[in-house]
Amino acid sequence: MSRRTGAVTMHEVAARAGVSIKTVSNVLNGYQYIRPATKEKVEAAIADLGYQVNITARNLRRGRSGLIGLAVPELSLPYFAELADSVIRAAEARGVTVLIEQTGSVRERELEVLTGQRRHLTDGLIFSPLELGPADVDALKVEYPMVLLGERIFGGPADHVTMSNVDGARAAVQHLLDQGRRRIAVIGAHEGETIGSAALRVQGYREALDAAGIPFDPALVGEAGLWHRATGAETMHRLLDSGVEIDAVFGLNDALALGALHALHARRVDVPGRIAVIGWDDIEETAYSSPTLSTVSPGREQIARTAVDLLLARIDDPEVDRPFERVVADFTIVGRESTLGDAAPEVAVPVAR
Amino acid sequence: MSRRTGAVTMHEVAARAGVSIKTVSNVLNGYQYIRPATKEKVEAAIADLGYQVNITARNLRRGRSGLIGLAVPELSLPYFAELADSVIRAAEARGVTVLIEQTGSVRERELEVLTGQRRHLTDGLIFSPLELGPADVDALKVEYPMVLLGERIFGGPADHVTMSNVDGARAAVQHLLDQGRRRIAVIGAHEGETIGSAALRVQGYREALDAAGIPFDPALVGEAGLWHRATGAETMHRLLDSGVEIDAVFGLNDALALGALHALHARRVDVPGRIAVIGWDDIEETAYSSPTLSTVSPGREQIARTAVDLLLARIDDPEVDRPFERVVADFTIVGRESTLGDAAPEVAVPVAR
DNA sequence: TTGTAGGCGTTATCAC
DNA sequence: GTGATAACGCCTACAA
Repeated sequence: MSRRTGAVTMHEVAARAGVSIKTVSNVLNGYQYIRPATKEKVEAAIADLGYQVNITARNLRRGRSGLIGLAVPELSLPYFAELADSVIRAAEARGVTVLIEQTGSVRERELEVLTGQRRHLTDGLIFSPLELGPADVDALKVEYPMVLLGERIFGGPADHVTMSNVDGARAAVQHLLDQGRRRIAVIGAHEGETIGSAALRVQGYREALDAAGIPFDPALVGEAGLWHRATGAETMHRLLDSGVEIDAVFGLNDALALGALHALHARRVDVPGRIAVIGWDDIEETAYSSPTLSTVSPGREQIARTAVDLLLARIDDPEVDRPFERVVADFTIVGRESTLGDAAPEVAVPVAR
Repeated sequence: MSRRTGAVTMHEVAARAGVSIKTVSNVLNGYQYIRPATKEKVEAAIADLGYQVNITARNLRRGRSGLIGLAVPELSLPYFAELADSVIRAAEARGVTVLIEQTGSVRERELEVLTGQRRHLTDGLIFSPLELGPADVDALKVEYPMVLLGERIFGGPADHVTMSNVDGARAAVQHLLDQGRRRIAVIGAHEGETIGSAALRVQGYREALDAAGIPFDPALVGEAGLWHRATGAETMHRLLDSGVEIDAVFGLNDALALGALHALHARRVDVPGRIAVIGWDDIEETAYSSPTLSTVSPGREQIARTAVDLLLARIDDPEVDRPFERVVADFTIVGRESTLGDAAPEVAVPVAR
């Protein structure tokens, strides 16, 4: 708040301009009916004194802060860093500021985010949980505007923006099938889970295989709890060590796929010559890896914009109780070297759903 | 602020506990001299009503927000995302919250950050400018606590945490020399600039060559204004096209080096067989690129922690006018495949300054 | 078109 | 130990 001693207040501006404090307030808030002369006097005083409104006082009075929360697992995960970037820009375009909170994918911290003190500081929350699930739906019944991101909770008590998981996965696998691949491994599955991105993308994977008449082989499913590069590499090594025949890999996110690329490179396996690889997220890194990584581009910008719009709609009129919306973002298959080979120009294929 | 109607206030808690509002406040703020029985009554009332303090009101009264600003170019640049992560954690450990602002490396926005409305919302600012320079030193004379990061402004009117640019660069180049490299290109130079990371790191580069008795060859200096992967790749291509003999590349940051790796891969140049590459920043990606990237680890955690500590010291007693401090972070050379070859175990070499 | 009064929810001051 | 009461700086009624 930078309450340096003697920060100028409206009173001083009013005194200097020879008007009342209310008039100053009116000028500041663009009130229509002010005599031009008065307005000028006030503006001159504001300029002279270098006055700036005290936002905290305004917030207290207005019951609004102009701040929205964005809770993500970690900024050091590139997808979330890029998402945060997009959300900040979208929010800025709408005149609000974003307060980022990291949950570290820790259940307790995800719950804390919902009820913590910071909720008093923000007008609403965009929340991307990675641990909460349908069982926590009660914890999500909060009194403030919230938009959920991700695929952990469906039909929850909030607006919800989600990726096109099943369709995107199906398209990704179809892209591999189109290159003649038949032994397609998947990395990042969560055994026993029936919710979340992992389950949905694996479902899309299976649907694509089914449609192609290829039997599902559990030996091709690589579990990986955390979707980091390290786990992607480990899982890739494990699959290769298992001796199962593989001619393609579907990483359920880019970090996993990049980890897999790393492992394949370490073992001198030609990509895509022997094994093709596709990821998910279209983080910037995928355009520069060696080889460049084909991926599913999940509509990050659209997700950010939609989330901000939905949230602000609720903030702007909290009385209306509109039914909760669910928005599914558009996706694109981005074909790069890791599936198309060296000569591959980058091609983005929008896929109709 | 989630001013949902009927949020519980201290008055209600006081009424319920049968005490005065001040007593509730005392309990909340850990005031020592309270009769245990009174304290219990109040705590029970708080629990019953699910009361939470209104931070905005507290902030207004206290003249503090518990928020500090962190202004960086972009979160989509991995180094800054990882830095933000570290700063958020360091701040959390000290009980304060971080408000991130993106300047997009735009001069006007960097100036705006210094004077904008958000400064009323934060108790201080950690600022990493990329465009401002010594000429802007007046704009940096702000009334609130600030810590500068980076190498744009030295001797400015603020505490300053910086990387060990010259020494780190010298060590990086020495690392290449140790591998027998003699034709070392540098990518990311800023022609004509005498301040900033580029100039300092190029200076270290030249010092290392001098010490090794290798003449400086301007043909080996690749200009690149923006330090992104794309510009790194372009510059690498340009250098290769120029026909100059090169057996190693020093990317002034990891993004440039990764872009260079990308270009080298595209042209089927063996790394490090024919050209060794080293970067700067030690972003997570460098441990997973193909080949893995050797780099200078600039002490990100230490930088974040130090910056937060310095800032909070100023915030905690604003009256004291301590001279401005300058802290130079420790660095480490991390040797990976891009300089040491395939068998390379990852080795981190702390370098004494 | 402008001014006055009052309160947003808390904390600080100072009696009691 | 605890309780009135007055700010913190602004905005909304309402009055003028």
